Amino acid sequence: MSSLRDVAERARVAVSTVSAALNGTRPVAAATKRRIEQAAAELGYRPNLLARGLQSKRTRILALLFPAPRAGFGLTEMRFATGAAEAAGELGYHLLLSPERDDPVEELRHITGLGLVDGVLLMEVGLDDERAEFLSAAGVAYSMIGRTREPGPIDYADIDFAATAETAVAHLAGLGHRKLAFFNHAADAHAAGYGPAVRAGVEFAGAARAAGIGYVDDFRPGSAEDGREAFERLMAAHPDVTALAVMDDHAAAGVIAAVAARGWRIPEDLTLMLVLSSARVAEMFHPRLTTLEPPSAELGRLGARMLIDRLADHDAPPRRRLVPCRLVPGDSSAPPREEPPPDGRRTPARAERTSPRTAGVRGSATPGIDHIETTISSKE
Amino acid sequence: MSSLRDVAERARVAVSTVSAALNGTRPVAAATKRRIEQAAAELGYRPNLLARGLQSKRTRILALLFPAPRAGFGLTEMRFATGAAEAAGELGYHLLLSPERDDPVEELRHITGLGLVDGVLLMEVGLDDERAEFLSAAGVAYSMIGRTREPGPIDYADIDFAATAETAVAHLAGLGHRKLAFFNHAADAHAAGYGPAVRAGVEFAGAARAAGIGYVDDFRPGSAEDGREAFERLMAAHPDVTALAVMDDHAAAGVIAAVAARGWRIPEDLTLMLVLSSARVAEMFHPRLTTLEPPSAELGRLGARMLIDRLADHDAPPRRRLVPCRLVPGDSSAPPREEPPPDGRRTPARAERTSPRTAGVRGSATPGIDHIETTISSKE
DNA sequence: TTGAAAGCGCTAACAT
DNA sequence: ATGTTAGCGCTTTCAA
Repeated sequence: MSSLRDVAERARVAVSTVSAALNGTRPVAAATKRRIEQAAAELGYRPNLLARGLQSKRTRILALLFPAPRAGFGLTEMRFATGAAEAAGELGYHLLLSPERDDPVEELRHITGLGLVDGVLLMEVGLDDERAEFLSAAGVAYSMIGRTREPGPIDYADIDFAATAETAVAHLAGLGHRKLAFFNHAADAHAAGYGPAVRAGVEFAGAARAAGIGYVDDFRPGSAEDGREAFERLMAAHPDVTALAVMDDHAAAGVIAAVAARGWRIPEDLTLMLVLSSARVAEMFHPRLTTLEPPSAELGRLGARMLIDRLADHDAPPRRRLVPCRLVPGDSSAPPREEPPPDGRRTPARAERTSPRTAGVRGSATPGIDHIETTISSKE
Repeated sequence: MSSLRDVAERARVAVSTVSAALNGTRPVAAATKRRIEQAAAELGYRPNLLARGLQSKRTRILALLFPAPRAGFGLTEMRFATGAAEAAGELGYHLLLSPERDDPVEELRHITGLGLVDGVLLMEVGLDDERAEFLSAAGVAYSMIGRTREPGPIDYADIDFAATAETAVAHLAGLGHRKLAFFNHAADAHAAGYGPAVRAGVEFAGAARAAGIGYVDDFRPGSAEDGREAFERLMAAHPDVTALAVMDDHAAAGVIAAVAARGWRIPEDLTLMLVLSSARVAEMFHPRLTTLEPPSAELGRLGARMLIDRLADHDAPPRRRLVPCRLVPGDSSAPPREEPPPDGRRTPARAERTSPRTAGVRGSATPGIDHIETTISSKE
């Protein structure tokens, strides 16, 4: 690989002039500059990032701390990474993929101690996140995809759960549904402090209340089996629920099975929607599910951009970007069934009961009564 | 951040001694060494990777060239990345995620020109891969996840398609199936030179022939709609097919819909298996599909390890590792239906004909070979 | 407008 | 066994 010196010799100038010409650090005579650029091109010169970094204390490398793929990891998480890597690349940065092992903080201490990265991108941020605390304390620049309970001055990009919930509820209310159930993520150790689960829960409840439609959210199935069972219990306790939004892919699969088992059909007897799942996943179901697709790549891009901006200006005001999920209509949304169908009914190839467009909005419904307050209240 | 010099001062020795003591580059008196180590610990000394790299010409950074997420991209591809990053981390290396933009070769030229990485990990390798050609020509160390038609002296880790196909066919034959169909990936531009599609096709055909069972493979559905249609055409042309292996998730979804549409059930009327899809995806179907899960993380790990080994010894013989997919039995495998069921049949809640899980799976697949030990093959 | 020179933090050859 | 010294390729004063 040719170095600055090679270019300097070929262009018959000093290295410092080459550096200046190539970086625009100081004025260089047009003629000289041209000579230098030509020499550089001829030699296929590429600046050595290590040398540059050693000198300038800026490597233009960002670390993406990547959690160990737990169950439930999928496209979404991958797109954070690719989105971030793309945005970084466009801005002349590189992305180091740092898998978290047993001790994330230790990993962080390691990676930041090496002088290798300018900043860190955190994903899968918990409400109380030790990684964020460490980075703040260590004075390392970072940004978050997601956010802690109190982000303070840290830049973050997160899902706009309020707007997302509103979109979802509007979609369902617009179809005429008057009572909605929401299956959140399983309440296991992880989900307890998991922002999306908490915030989605809160916002769905709020949106349902605001829209004046019934709302049930005390189920949190984490698997297909759970989903099946939760659906049965749901229908037993709230037979008037006609629409269901589910956070977990697998739980949704269970619901579909349960629906089929009782001889119901989607969407005629139940409107089912996925929340925070990619359209690609939603397409794998039959019928294709309506989904609220998270803007994963976009969040990744934003996270990287914010971090890079921050590196350029340490004192800029913190940036907080909320991006709503996109509603991707599938074939699982329809007006509510008119009455609770007889249990165990089988409807062999029946004709359309109602044309989705003409079905009117029934006027009954308990206004907001079934709404159940979610435990954690957000104060932001 | 404290530097070598700080440690040297604190331990009252020369920097070179500190370097030697910490790296074991040359003998250092035990007492001195202890002093140095203590000083380093007290200062929380971390070697600066840039300085080290600048000097030693080895950065201990690997680049993973990550293709733009096309349709069909999923967990598998992500696991390559995380597996590679993990293995690299364990060996003291870091993984740079390099998204390919419009021109992969240009991206490669860029990344390798920077002096930032010691080697490159290629994934989604095509039979004729321009990136591999470039790297070979440029003399850059690299390894492949997948392989070109003629890997030459390049290290690679790939799926053992022969063993995988044999496992699949053994599974089906063990259940009693006598005629099998295989839906390969769509024959679009990409798939044409796509190793897995080509090799899986070849090996499934070979395995079926070797097992003496009927085989049909002239369908290549790329979407749910395609899958549905392909299945209809398949049954029209080959009504005696009782088992179907599908490469594409979405096509499988279509098949399931088509099966349901004709009043059939899985697995009673059709054994359906997914090929090269993660168990997580297979679980989202109803019934849970039997799948041949690719050893993605393992391949990523192997790729990284091989590359690192190669960096250590440039002249070691090329390594070629083939890892078979793992058969993950679902609820979609059963003995063949006894006769072509009457068209449009509906079977209301009949008793289990066979218990899907226990039928066949046991006695089918190659005994004891659940996760075949890595094979080394130098042919091709 | 350009050149010379001093490092950034480290490794490694050469002295002692 | 340890210290001295010379760079790795670059950026950045400071002079000219």
